[in-house]
Amino acid sequence: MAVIKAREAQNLAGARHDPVKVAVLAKALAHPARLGIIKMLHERQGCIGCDIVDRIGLAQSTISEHLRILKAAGIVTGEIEGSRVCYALEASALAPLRRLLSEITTPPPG
Amino acid sequence: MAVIKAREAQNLAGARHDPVKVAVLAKALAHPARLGIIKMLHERQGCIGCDIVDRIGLAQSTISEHLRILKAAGIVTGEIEGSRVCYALEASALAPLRRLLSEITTPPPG
DNA sequence: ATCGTAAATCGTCGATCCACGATAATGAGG
DNA sequence: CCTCATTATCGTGGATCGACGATTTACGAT
Repeated sequence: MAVIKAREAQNLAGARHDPVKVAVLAKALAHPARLGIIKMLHERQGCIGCDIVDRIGLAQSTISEHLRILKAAGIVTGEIEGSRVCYALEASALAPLRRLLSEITTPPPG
Repeated sequence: MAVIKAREAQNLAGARHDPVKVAVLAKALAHPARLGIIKMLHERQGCIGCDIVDRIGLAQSTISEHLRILKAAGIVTGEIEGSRVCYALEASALAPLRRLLSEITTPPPG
């Protein structure tokens, strides 16, 4: 009774996968430009902002906004390097979404 | 010249992962209510619409709209059963998103 | 035919998104 | 100091989203 498995503890904690958190992650991926940024950050694993602007082909302010969304979701980090910022992918942030996907791919636990 | 490998054909077709398709899938997941529907369809693997309305607690028209979005993304199917519709999860539709996620989790290819 | 239930669609409202240009803010370098 | 380059923020316009109630459509049952 006192012994609770980690899985169950997570259930009791409220949400096995917090739907809001997963939704935020999914929404961050829900735009082609942001997927392009992610892909770019995956290839070269650190990236100056203005290079992203050049590559994606949207206005600087638009890219900045997309980067803000990705950073807010934790998917991208930005480290200041002098007057520029080096953006990098934080793939581990996607774990909740990945967990959800593998769960609903797996047959139901009954 | 005439012989094209599947991988290359995919590349030529537009994108290794079509960003628009992945974005559509991600957007379909980008709402807590839709995640709730998906979770419900995963547990019981076939589900009448009005049960979903009861469970999620939004208006019938709202649930209908969420179901429409999920169906449009191919994540959910709806089979007519008399005057009701049995909704089911089509987990395989999420493959492109799952591919993207496993790719950007993996270290870059080079 | 009539009633009741289930589902989809319509119209509307406010909120959010997406893109842009313009304008700060910050730092490097002359 | 001033200038240039890089990034963030502001303001705006148009599109889309999310929720709802009302209505419509379709089917089963009485």
